[in-house]
Amino acid sequence: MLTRLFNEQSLLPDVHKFPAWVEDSGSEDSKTREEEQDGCPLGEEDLEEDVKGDGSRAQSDVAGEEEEEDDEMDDDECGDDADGDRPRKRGPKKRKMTPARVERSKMRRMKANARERTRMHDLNSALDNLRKVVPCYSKTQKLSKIETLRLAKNYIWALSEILRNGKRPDVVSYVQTLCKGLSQPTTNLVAGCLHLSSRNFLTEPCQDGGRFHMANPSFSVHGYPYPRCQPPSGAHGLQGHYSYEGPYPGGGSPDYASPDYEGRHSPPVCVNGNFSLRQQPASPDAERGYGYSAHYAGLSGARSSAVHHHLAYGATGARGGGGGGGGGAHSENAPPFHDAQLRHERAPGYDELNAFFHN
DNA sequence: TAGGCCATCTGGTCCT
DNA sequence: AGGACCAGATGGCCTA
Repeated sequence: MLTRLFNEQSLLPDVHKFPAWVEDSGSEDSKTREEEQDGCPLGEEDLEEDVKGDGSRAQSDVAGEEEEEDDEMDDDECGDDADGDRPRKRGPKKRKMTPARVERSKMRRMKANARERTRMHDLNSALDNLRKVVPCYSKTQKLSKIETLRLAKNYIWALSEILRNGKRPDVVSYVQTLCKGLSQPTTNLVAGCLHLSSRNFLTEPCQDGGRFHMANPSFSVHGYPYPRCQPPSGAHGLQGHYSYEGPYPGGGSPDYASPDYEGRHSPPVCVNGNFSLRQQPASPDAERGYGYSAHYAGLSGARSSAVHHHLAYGATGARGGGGGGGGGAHSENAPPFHDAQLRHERAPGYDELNAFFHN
């Protein structure tokens, strides 16, 4: 049924082949049209309308009855509807589309387009900022928009649960929470970031009353996995052991006080037994790939196996802090989401969470 | 090559 | 009237 509907829709006229100011889609849509779609178009746009538009409009124009604009328009709006008993449309009379009006209409449309572009760019900038504060940020393998939102939602939920329960969940349940509803590729990505095979939490029915058992008893959870890492190459594979005993970037580590630490974009729940707090640019490629403040020295290539787990909250970049948003290769046009914000204007619960992981 | 993702254009609607 | 927001349509790019 739906397929049929879609198929039928695909047969509809391609309204986008014509600029907005020359098109007049079906009669149903015309009820609130602005004056540029009035019933007495002039100039070349009229020809376009005739070419594309509904038959009644074309007939009306061809008949050369444009001057009786209002009456004609009302009739036209009825389209093929044969009943002429419909009450006339009220409201301001529609005016002719003089060339000047057409020009104005074009300008309005262009301005609206520009605004819409800006709006979408801002939205994308916000999404980029969101990507940086959810687990598994990778500049080279960006999460899609929808996956970013899903992961963010899961992440918020997971953190809320931590705060609510006041105890540290196991890694697998954390990952399971993070990956709820995510696509398989994103799940693999998250798993890779956590050095955890997606199989461990996707295929094992380890849920028990809302809690998850450790899928792998060899986990050593001394911290909490907050990944800010590039998924290791072959991330889908499960590496031998999982020791989440890494330092907690949220505080305490002397490295964070060092000038090299440029701040992070991510929340503090970061654990990884292997990562380094100091920036360790592993290769020029990696440098290129992460050309802004908080990033991973992790590698994108297969050669990264030895170092791909290393987190680097280092200062690459010259864009200290400000790079949150538009650092390096990024061309975000919105004001950057400053690291300072993340460091000093932490979300509610940050300190509790921080203290929690340091107890 | 199909499908996913994305940017852009566009018209409609609501609000100020 | 104009701007913000939204959703549909479309075409380009990328990847499996």
